[in-house]
Amino acid sequence: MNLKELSTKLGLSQTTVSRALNGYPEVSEETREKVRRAAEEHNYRPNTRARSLATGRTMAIGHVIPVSTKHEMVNPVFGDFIAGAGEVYSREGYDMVLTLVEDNNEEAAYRQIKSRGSVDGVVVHGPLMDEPRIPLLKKIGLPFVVHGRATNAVDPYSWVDMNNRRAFERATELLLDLGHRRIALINGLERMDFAFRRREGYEAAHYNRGLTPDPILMCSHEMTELFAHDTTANLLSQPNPPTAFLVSSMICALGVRRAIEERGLVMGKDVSVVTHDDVLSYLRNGGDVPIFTATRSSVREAGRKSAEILLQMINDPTRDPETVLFEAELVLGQSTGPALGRA
Amino acid sequence: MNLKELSTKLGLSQTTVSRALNGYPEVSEETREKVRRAAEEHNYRPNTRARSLATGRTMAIGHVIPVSTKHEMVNPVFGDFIAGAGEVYSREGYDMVLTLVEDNNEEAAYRQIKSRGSVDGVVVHGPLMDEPRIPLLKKIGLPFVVHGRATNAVDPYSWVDMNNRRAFERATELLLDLGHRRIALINGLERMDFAFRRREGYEAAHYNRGLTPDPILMCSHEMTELFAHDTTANLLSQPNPPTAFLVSSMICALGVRRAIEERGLVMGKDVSVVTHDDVLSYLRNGGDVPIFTATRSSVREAGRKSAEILLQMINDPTRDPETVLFEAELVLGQSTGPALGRA
DNA sequence: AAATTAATCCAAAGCGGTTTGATTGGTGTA
DNA sequence: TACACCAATCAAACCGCTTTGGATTAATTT
Repeated sequence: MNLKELSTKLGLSQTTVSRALNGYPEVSEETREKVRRAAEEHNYRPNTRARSLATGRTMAIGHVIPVSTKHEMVNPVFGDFIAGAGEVYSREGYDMVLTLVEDNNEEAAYRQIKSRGSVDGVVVHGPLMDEPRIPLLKKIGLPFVVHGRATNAVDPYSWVDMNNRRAFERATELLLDLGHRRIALINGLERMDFAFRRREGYEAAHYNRGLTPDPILMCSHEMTELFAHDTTANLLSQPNPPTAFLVSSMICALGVRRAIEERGLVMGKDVSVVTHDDVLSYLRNGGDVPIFTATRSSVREAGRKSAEILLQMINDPTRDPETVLFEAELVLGQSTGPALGRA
Repeated sequence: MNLKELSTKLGLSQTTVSRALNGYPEVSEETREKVRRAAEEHNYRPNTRARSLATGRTMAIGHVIPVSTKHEMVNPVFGDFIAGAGEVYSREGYDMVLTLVEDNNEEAAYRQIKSRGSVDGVVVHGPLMDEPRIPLLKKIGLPFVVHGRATNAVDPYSWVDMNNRRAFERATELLLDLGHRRIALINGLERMDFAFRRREGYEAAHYNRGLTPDPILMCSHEMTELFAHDTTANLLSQPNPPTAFLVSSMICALGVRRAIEERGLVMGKDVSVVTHDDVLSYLRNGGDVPIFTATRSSVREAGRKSAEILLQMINDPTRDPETVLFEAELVLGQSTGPALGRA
């Protein structure tokens, strides 16, 4: 059923039917109701492509997902982010189109998206410290919002991020307060902006107390359970092992815990662990009492917020870039305790 | 830059330019090359919407993701499946459109997708045992392939699945061979088809040896780390506790292990665990030596296969439904051992 | 020299909507 | 009675592409 058929069936012009359904005022309430009922009855819905050709709006948002060529890694955070953004899209009648891009030719992907005109805007995932995509998108004039930030970007742009630096600074302070002096950092890849900021926070907390973190204790890698486990096992077997671990994700924290327990140590007693918690739906941090002491910030919420901002920008292109910085909550769980052998 | 501009710039008609770019034979190699270069130079790419309006093909595939209204759960398997399918789509020039649907009005979502005509086909995720979506899609004539199966479906349809029943039967047999007689089943929601089949396998292995599984030991829930932990803790504290656990996902297995170790027991010695492993990129089952004994089947591979089948169906609608059944590999890890107190 | 054929290229008609710029009939006013 | 004005409706243009059905030219047959 298309507009033409529906309108001849009603004995009306396409114009009138279209206006009736789109809520234009110059059509009588009586006919509008008649049209509405007929549309309902025949399950008519305007063809998206035809409509967007006519309006110039596609009513679709693109998400460009970088896929690590080496590790075929998909960020586990992604599902929940999408779920949050998706809520907003479906509420506002937008589609979501995904493009998976190998991390070596992202630029081509964005250019293609723009010139094929299949979306009204994009969400940029996984920004690096030096992020070529931001100036590129500016240049080609495709509205966008970044999930995260790019430290070295100069011009203003819209982003939604968590205060990674502050979160990890606070977490480190907590561990220092507990008397820990050798704190390992199990971080993500440090060309990723979030990982860089987290290390900054970790270091700042040390420097603020006149301490210098041991470079041996800072590890950076793709965030898998396995990497976290192996790294932890390795660090614990060294002569002067860390007494605490600051970890970049729940997945990694599980690996850290495994290594700790494998060694016959007790987490929260022999070794302390603080992790960041993205509040993923399938990986909740315990029930009433959190298992891990954690810096907590919902990535689903970030998804919602990103979507909202992007849609606003699309509806009013004159708007200035908007930014949202979530402060992570610091929740105390069972994985931290005072450093042994100290007051 | 659009077709019209490009063609006037070249002093050719839109027809010729279009044909040149789309590889039609009735254009000389000389002009074709000229056109190609100009298109390249001006970064011209045909507008997707316009093209698909004209051709009737959208060059997009829809994925309808059920989101549990209660738990706001997004299946963690989803990211990897998408990554696999995405490989195929981008190779074949297809876009991927995501629709998140609350599990109470799926039917409306599919009808809408069809009538808005924004995709050429869909992948159905998370089929239930009684799956209304399958007859619905058949009826409205939208090509589809199901990731998983629906036990009670009657007509043939295309699907890609793992042999859940056989996998869990074999896993159970392994545990029985090791002397375990009280084997707990930590399963997903049993209205999900895959979970139902897994239980069938689990039960069949028992029946085949004249054993009857204790209903107390069979648990079914949304597959989170927390549920698995709590259930395991609970089962282990009962008078006649299980000596082995058969678990439906790695995420759950992590919860099971946590509960086991919390109790001071050693996995693989005091208690055995076999889990299913979807080979998620961020949750590999150990390095050289698998941590968990597991039934293994890559969900990324399933994504690839589903996409391939769907594209074939779209390219040739007369094709009969195609089905693929992956057999899970059974890998031995460190989490299993002979039942204590027996030979 | 006329007729065929092959090789190129093009004008115009869709695809299914939205939107612009009329065209009606009815009411109020001078 | 004539005119302006308003409300309701419509015909046609347009969005950017593909594709049908010629048209034109050059090369080959007859």
